Amino acid sequence: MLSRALIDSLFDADLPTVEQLAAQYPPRALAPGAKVTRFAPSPTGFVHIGGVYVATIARDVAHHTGGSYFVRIEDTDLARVVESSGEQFARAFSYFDVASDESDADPWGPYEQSKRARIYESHVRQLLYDDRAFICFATKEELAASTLEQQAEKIPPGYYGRWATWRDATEDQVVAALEAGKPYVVRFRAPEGPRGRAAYDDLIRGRIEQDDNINCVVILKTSDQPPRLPTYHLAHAVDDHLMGVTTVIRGDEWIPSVPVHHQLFDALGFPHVEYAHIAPLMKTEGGSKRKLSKRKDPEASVDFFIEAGYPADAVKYYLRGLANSRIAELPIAEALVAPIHLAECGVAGPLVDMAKLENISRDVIGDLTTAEVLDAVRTWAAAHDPELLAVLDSDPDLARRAIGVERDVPEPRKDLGRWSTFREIYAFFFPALFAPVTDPADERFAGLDPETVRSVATAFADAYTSGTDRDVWFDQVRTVARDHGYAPGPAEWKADQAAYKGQLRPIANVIRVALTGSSKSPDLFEVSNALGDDEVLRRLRAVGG
RNA sequence: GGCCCCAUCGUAUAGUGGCCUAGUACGCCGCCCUCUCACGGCGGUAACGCGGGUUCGAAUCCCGCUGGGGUCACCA
Repeated sequence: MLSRALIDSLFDADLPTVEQLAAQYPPRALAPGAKVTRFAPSPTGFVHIGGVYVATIARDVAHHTGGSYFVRIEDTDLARVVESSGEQFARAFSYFDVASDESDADPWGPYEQSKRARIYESHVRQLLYDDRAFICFATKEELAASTLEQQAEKIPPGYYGRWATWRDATEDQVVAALEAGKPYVVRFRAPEGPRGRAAYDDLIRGRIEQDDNINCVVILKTSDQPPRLPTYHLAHAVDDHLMGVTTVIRGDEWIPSVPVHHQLFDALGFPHVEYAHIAPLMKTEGGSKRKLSKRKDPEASVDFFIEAGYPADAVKYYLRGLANSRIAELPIAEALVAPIHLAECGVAGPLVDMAKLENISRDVIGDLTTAEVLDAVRTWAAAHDPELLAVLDSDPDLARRAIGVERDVPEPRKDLGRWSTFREIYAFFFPALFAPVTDPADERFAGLDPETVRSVATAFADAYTSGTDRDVWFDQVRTVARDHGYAPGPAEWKADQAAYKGQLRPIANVIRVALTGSSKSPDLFEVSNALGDDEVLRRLRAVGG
């Protein structure tokens, strides 16, 4: 056991004591059953969609129990911190509605771990006083050699037993190493003796039993470059206790660390927190499943969803449904506010199903009004397609008419699943984005002879009148068809095929292609009304001459 | 390798010993509607990983196997 003087020489003299800190962070006044949860991302790049998934669950649990939810940035690995993360985080949190309830103005802050360095140091010092931690000068090479030996002996790798070389070092040995200027870390003193078993009750999985921890994990990183920051294990215990977290909701990769965390809480004199370990979002690769990876999978990034323009509600609905399948059966408005119950969370990692998301997204967009869609498209385009925004804003009335086609009706057209597809689906409405079809031999006319194509377009244009009735409008197409020897409708065609040169279909297709540039389009009557007479005629004449 | 978690249609799941000849949603296929494509309606395809138990009875409970995932860092 090291002397108090030696321990004190390692820390700032005016470091607060753990008692002072405890007084500074009083317990929260919580109603019975209220849970305090947090989302603790690492700012090492983009936010992972799995992070948003866990955050959604954490926030919901806090809110529906009348507690509080906060975001704490885990930036203890300075080398890996990506500067732009802050901005990206803010965007993602607000888009997906998982922004923190709390801020540095609240008494439990600060909410960035790099700003809490002294808090951790104070607790490390206390652990050293209590002989629940020790100074370790082992080098990377020595550690690697131990691991090799352990592998050869087929026993668990780690810093324990006879490999815990600094665990029982004398004060003289420590002083000598210190004077030699060797860098050190602080390690937790894990229980010795025969390895026991540890158990706890997970809020999602129930009782989990495993081997207890015997590894003297590092709790404070190397002394060779300030600031001295803690590892996750120590930061978790100190922060979640001091910040009043009741329920830690995190990825299930943490399950094997629970015994260490319990030992740390105990050594620190903190009551345990509840744990809920969430199964990770997966994807398939070559027939097998794996965790969605930040590095390999573009769709792991929340920016992927934002750039593709999936409405936030669609993503939230999908994620909530993944968390609690009961919620997936609910209409969206209810699903967005239905409480997520931890006990109902799945235990196996779900595959993210983009087809399902797309379908949800179509429904969500289908329920939007014309004004809402225009607003959302403009917002998306402002960030991701400035040219589209300019086109929309150059003729707002046209934009409204175009978006309004087959919308604001009981069974709206659901052809829009994400804002990034707006351009290809709606481009033909906008003269700036549309190249009129001029060649009557164009392949889009599906083989109809050019003379007939030209004649149909001209005849239709010559007699064209817009109107307010769909059937009256379409009768103009039937008339042109009949005049050209084609059936005016499927019924006539079926009744007497010999009387006609062909069906109505290719004739209608001439008008459709002329107006929209495609043989697939929304209702032609509505399209022509949105376009306006001048534009309709301009497009017909382009083909008809 | 040690330890942990998991296992129902292609996907997400319902199912907590009889209501299961296994339900729902997405996908896929077909039909209807129809000027095209969608939408919508109707119908269909398709699953309890394997082997042992327990029980009158098992998708449901137990054991083993197999398979998948995770973890054993001064990353979180």
